[in-house]
Amino acid sequence: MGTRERRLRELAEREQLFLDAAREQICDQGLLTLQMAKVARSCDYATGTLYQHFSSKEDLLLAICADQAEKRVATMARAAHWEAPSRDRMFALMVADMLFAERHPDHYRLTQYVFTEAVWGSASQRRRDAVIEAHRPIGDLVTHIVTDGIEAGDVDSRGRFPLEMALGQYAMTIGMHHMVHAEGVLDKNNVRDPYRLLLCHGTAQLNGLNWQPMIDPFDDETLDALVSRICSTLFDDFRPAEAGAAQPTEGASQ
Amino acid sequence: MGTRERRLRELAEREQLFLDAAREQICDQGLLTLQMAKVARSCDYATGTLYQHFSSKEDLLLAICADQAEKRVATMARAAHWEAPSRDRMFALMVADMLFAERHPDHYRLTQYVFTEAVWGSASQRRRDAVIEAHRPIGDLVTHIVTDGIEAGDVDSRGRFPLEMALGQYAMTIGMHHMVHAEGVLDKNNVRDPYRLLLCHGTAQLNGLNWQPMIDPFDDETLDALVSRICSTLFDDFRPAEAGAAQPTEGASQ
DNA sequence: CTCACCAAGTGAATCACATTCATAATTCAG
DNA sequence: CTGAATTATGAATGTGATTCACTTGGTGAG
Repeated sequence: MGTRERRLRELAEREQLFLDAAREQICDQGLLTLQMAKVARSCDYATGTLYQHFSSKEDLLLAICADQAEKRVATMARAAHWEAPSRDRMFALMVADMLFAERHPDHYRLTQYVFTEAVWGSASQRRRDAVIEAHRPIGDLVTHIVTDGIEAGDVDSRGRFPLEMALGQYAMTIGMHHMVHAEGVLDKNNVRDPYRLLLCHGTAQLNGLNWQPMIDPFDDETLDALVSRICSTLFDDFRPAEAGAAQPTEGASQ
Repeated sequence: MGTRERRLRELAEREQLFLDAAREQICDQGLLTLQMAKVARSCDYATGTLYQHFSSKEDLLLAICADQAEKRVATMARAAHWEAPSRDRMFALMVADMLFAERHPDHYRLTQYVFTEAVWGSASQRRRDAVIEAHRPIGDLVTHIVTDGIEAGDVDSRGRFPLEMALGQYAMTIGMHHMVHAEGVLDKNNVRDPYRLLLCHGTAQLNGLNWQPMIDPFDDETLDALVSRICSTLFDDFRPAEAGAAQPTEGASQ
């Protein structure tokens, strides 16, 4: 009978309902005030029902993170599948992540929180695996670009695994997100426009890896033009980047 | 009278007592199980007394972070004050941070947690400022190295502020720490030896900034030798780096 | 169609802690 | 030495996560 299947589908639907409700509550009122009972109530379910899906509050947070990872992956996939030289695609990866971060600041804050020992450690193993699994495609995309680059002769991995070639850029991106979200830290050090700096230093890093063709990391005009091209080609449907990032000079913005 | 002064000193001492007790409890049993009452009790004070120093649990966490920052700064200062070319000192900065992270894994996990919206946001403004203030010297050290490098003609900042020149490397370091501490993430992606990769990519990044003299980021032997030299010159008193990092080949290790 | 049964849902009760505050102890100027 | 002022105390309070004894509604054998 399809009874079991229907039930399974209904369960999945309800789980999504909970996830969306919780995310909305976080967006509206912040992580601080997220309450399990409120989430359940806002979906017209009892608290206990919520706990049939998520073993704890932390478990729910990881689940939201895994759920959202799909969208993040989709954004980065555009960059990875772009018909362009490998080096431009690596650059586009950074732009994609920046745009995603701007569109979904809450996702970033949540991710940061979720990977914290205190939160990560109090979620179920199943959920942890799900989060890692949900992020795996990012690694696959990157591996793909690097492999293409090697085949095309754009870069020589000198014995490193493809993913290892990209880890520096990825670490830099993560680190910059964290600094941007650490309220006050950059301001008090007179650092402006951190995401523009990310592009600058990311470019330098690719140059240092001898990834062809080289770009002058200090040449703002060229970088801006590249960002512009990427935005209009791949992210036409995104809101124009406002604060912080390099501004596209084309029609889309302002 | 010195009465007021004595009282102030006693207050400071007690605060330190609380900080040390709390840190020890975190080291032993993890952030998860830190309880305010236990901290107070372990110092033979009542709960309320603890609250005279820290406005909340989060406030206490920030305070620990600020307190430890001093040691971290001291470690990085060795690198910054090294009698060596600016480029080597930048590199040494990464090594210093890696060593410190290895020696104090708890400090890193705590820092990561503390800069999270949920925690940062529920500490007092005073405490937040203290944390930022405690970290300021890092910025100063970096600024110093970059300025020296520019004066010596090792690097051209091309109009960027000194700190901005180093932000890429700093972001990369932070990001790598976070990945290392995100249990399971690197393993499941077959990434080994993340800190060695940090040195590789950091070197590439400095090359890309055209910071002289260049080093081949893929030349493990040269990097190892440099790490060795740094460890024996500056960090002779540190335990030899075990897992993950590039291993010194000289006498000190093993 | 009825009824015993059981998986799923419920939300009030429980529990764990952070935080507060009325009271007790201590300090200190005079 | 005394009483006002300051500080310490820890039991009481408050909040919110988590549990679990009790419903409920659907299912299928008779």
